[in-house]
Amino acid sequence: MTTETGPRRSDATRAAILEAARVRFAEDGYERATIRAIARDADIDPSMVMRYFGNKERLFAAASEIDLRLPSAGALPTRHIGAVLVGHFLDRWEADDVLNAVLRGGVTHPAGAERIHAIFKEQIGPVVAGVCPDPAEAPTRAALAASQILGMALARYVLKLPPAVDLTRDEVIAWLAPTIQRYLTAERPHIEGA
Amino acid sequence: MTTETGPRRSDATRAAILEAARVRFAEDGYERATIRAIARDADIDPSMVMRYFGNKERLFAAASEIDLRLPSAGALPTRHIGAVLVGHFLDRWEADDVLNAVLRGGVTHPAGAERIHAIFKEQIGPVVAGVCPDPAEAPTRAALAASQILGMALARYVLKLPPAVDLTRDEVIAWLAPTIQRYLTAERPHIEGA
DNA sequence: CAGACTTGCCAACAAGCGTTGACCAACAAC
DNA sequence: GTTGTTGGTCAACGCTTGTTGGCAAGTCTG
Repeated sequence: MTTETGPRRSDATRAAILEAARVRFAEDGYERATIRAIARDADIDPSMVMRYFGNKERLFAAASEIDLRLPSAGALPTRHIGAVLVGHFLDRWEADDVLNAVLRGGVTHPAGAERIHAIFKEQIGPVVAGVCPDPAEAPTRAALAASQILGMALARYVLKLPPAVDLTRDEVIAWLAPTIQRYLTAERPHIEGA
Repeated sequence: MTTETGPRRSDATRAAILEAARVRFAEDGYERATIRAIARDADIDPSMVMRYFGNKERLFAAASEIDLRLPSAGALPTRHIGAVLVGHFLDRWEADDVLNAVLRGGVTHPAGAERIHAIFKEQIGPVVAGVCPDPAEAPTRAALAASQILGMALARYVLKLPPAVDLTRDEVIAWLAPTIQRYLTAERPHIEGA
């Protein structure tokens, strides 16, 4: 017997809190995104946030939950995986505030860094393992690709460096795709002094 | 007549505060790096921090002051500028905590982002303008290079993604150098839909 | 209608923050 | 040796934070 729970009256409030939390975490980071500010944005009392989410850390965990919806490794055109991935992440980053909340939270709070580790391992790892030549190199190659994608997100959405902000979607793809493609599929470079 | 000011007795304290501040800002970001914690690390009273630096924001400004000491554009082997730059930044990042303090502060506090904008414009811009084919493209190309270098720093020193941490200096250079080289000196890629 | 549960607001708490000003000891100048 | 300046401590301020518990409506169930 499943615990049959119909939609409650409070679901709207819950959602409003989550949405406000995402915006605040994305824009201000963990510490400056105060529960009081989030509650004000959601037009409710701060104590409601506590009732629904227990404490601030659990609120962040809920607000930064995300499924990257990466295409499965099999369904990918390996030759153009770089362009596909860059485009996919750009879209996800601009669709809502979750990725931004995760990124800023990851730099601001230890729990946020943990969350990024988990996403990296559980969602990015497998996809990369499916496309790169030697599975043993997958974590390294995934980290390289992540460094470029996170770096562009940092410059564009967090630091807002003007030239990075001004790039169009197609320009970002055209520049970054070959980089990601190489990190994931090219043969290992010659390492100086190895 | 120059204001002749000999070395004061307080210079040691000043330096201790600055050093402690850099460590804390680098490890905890702007908000969590409290003046009290910094003072405790420097083994002095919190009020001394105020006396010497006025307030927290000015302390951060002083602690995150940095000269990247980038080689001037002329003195660079254009063919290998990618490798030189990556190596240079890796060294600077690991030599002390300033760059880490700047990076984490930039994500944590508006004043930090401003500081990064300034460094980008005043120190990175000119060097890139000296090596890239069309000066008009310099800001864009500089932003692309910055995205990769900042991204690697983020993954390696802030988020501490294991595979990024485990890379040796030479491995990072071997992987990233071609990317930076291309961003700075290769001809513009074909932009889809332009 | 009576009672139980849900949704919400209000007021308050303890703790931690940046910041201030009064006070003390050592040193320098005359 | 007194006097002013410098380097430093101490205790407190006003404020904000996360968090808690009590209380008033509203809503469902019988």
